[in-house]
Amino acid sequence: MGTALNALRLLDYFSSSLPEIGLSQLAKLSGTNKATVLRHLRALEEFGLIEQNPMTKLYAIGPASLRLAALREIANPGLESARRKMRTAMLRSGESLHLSLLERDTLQSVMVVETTRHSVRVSLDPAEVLPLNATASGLCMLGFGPDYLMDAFLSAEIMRFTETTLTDPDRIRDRVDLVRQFGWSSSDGSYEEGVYGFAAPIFGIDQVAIGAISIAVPAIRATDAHLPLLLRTLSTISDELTQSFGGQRPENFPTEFHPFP
Amino acid sequence: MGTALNALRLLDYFSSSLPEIGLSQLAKLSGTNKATVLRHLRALEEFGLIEQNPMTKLYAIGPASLRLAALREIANPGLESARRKMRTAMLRSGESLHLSLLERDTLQSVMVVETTRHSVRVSLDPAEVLPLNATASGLCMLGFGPDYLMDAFLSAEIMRFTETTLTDPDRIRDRVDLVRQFGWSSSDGSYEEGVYGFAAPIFGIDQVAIGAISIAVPAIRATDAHLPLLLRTLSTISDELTQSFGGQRPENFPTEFHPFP
DNA sequence: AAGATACGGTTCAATAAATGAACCGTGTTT
DNA sequence: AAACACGGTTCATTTATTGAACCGTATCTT
Repeated sequence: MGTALNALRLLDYFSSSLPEIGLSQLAKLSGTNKATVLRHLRALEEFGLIEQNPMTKLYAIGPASLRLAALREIANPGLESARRKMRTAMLRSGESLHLSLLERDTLQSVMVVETTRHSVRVSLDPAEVLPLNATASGLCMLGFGPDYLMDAFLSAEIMRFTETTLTDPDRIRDRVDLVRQFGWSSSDGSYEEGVYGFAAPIFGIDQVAIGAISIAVPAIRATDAHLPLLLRTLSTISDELTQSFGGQRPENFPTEFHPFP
Repeated sequence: MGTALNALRLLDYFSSSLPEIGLSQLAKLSGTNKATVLRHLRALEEFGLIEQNPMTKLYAIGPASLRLAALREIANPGLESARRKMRTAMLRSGESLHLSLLERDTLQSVMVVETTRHSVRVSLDPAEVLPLNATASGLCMLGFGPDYLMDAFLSAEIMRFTETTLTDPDRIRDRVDLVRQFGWSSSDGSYEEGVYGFAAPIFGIDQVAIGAISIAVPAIRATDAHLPLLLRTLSTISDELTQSFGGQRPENFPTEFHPFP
């Protein structure tokens, strides 16, 4: 049931670390017969969502993605303006910004604005799935996203990335409670060593978070002295983005962010 | 044959002028049964390529397009750098720039950089299919694109948009010969009244054009005095973009552009 | 150099999924 | 109040999808 969906799901195996995939490899990854995979790829290719490098025979995401993204920008403007807002926030805070949006039950990274102020910076991957337990943005979504998200997350396998990754469901819940209370979340190298993150939610029209905006800071600059500026920046841009996406903050959401006690 | 493709084709009915479509309307547009359309939409929605506005029940392009576009940018960088190059070309020429890429046998508009210099400007649609006979970019593709393109184009219905649209196959062929000779093409309000276009090809690795870069000028500024600057800009950026997309110009391609006699 | 392996792609009978006419309930227009 | 159009559902009929086995070729191993 759902041939079209099965075909589309093939696209999910392409990632920033694996941007090009061969036929057999994709068949293996997806656990589907080669013939089927080939048929799906051909369909996707005809539409332009996949293209095959004629030299290497490898498949990659095709140009139709660009057209669709441009089209979405028309129906749902805000992403281009989000980039501008992120840039001013980057200039203000001096750090890299990172926008992620919730798709079903996964948090997808969609836009990165890297800092131009420091040579030691966090260089983020512009298109990946963010683990909800290990990133500041993820914790934010667990706290302010749709209710089903926490259950969906806990029912799947919880991944560990570094020493400090939160994997215990109870500790995750405690942490998320804290996030709900303060309005922002943080991560201390729990996804990648040496990368500290600070995130705040972006709300939709129903006051449920549709995504998160985060500031990524290398460990050297994750100091108490730097924090107030980061939090001010975060508070401002999360509010701006919420408005720009046509959403609204819940009434009890903190108007300014304070450091954790 | 090709359920997945049939589902994907539904996406083609979304356009900048019709960014949101209802179920029945889409069934009518696509000439398919409502039940089938609904099933396809559900599949696309589950993947995130479609999203439904819960209030209006209308369907629109979903957020997965953004993720795929970001992914493509990784496998096939150049588009973000293209935007920068287009911006400098915009500042240099003072006019709006427009990048289009060939997908199968249609020319898709993928990026627009509007001028910030003039208040009378051409405001282009960032996501549409460009007619090959009526736009400068289209004529360029006919001249320098894959061989099959001209035949494919002439075997379909030739559309007329304005008084000056070329519709006679012989006249189109003559015009394309001229384009091949000079390396650039132009359009004189043949797509939209009052909009003049100048375009040059972007070549792929096999010296066949994969797209075109065009400058759009309102009739007031389409003067002989302005033309040399436009052509210089066009020559430069088409060369830059060809390189940036990893392609190369044919040996006999003119190194600089001259006005038509 | 020979054998083994892995690759992209094809074939075709078995099978499972897609399809569309008719239908339902609801809200809007005439 | 009658007619209409909308989004969505049902279910028997039909049609396309599926996967095991296979082919030819390129690459790696012994």
